Amino acid sequence: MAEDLELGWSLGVLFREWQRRAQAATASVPHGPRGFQILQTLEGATPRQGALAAHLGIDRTVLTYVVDDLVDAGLVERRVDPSDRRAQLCALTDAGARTLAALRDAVAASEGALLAGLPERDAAELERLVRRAAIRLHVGDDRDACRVVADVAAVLDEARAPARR
Amino acid sequence: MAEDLELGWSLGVLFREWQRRAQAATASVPHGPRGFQILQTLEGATPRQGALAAHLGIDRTVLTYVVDDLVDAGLVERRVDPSDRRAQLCALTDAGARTLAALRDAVAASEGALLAGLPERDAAELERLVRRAAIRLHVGDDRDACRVVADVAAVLDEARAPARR
DNA sequence: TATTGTTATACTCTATAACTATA
DNA sequence: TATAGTTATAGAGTATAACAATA
Repeated sequence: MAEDLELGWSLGVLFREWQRRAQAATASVPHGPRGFQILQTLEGATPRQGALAAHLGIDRTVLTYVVDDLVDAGLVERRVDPSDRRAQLCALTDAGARTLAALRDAVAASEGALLAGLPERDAAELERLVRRAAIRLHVGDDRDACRVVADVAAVLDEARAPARR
Repeated sequence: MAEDLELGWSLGVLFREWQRRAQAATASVPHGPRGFQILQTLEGATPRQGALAAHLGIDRTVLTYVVDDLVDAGLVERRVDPSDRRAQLCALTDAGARTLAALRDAVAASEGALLAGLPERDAAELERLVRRAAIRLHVGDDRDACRVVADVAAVLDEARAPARR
């Protein structure tokens, strides 16, 4: 039965196993792996909730309470977008950045163990290819992508601007 | 934000997208992609429900009603295992085999489109590596694997035996 | 006593729809 | 009028526990 070799089956096995291991590594963060992915995403970006939801592949109504819990835990903060007061920008707090730093190694180790059965070169190649395939799919689908990049650029500008203006 | 390049995120994007596309291709089968995967698994094998559940990475209580629906649709049949009358062996019906044959190309095409962004060589390499990683993980975890292989061998033997005995 | 599969139940996760506040 | 986010609610999917039949 293991000779049943379809792509969907393989992706399912890998993804479920990733979730199981990441769960163990990120149990201290609200919503575990998903909460961790949010922290990861917010490092170096301050996206709107809508863009964040699209990036994670989840519904915006789901994201609302996930972010609620991260805010309650003091790891994330919301800021009204000055350019559109309907929108909320999400940002890491200092505690969030510290938590991310503390968990990153453990998560990386669990990801490494996921591919431990493969020769190191193959594991690296798999990671590279999976990443490229995902980015192509995601950028193709996600009309927010450009807006997100613009958001990031705007935030960085803003951070630098006070000294210059 | 697309520069966020972790394995878990990539696997999630690919797996969700696989599900979405496979859903469209297998809408005529009960439980869509999962039902299709069962048909696929039963081609050339007659596993117990427990082994089938382990193979698909789902709970045995969930599998019960998925198989119920496939049986109701006439695609799968259950047979009491002669060697252990507690166990149910699952097998494709003729209609199930025909349905599988009819859908296989559509699913394969949707899988191909999933990786269409990559050069053909890379896509093939990705498929190969993902498959190998999944099999290693799965075989390592799944203590039923050997039993399943034995089951398959037994069934094949049985099919050949009448002429010889 | 342990295991296979089933059933009933409860729980989690996700999506739909309605609402607000902005645009 | 349309969009971002929130809330309430319903729905799908999943897991837990108890059970019957068999080992």
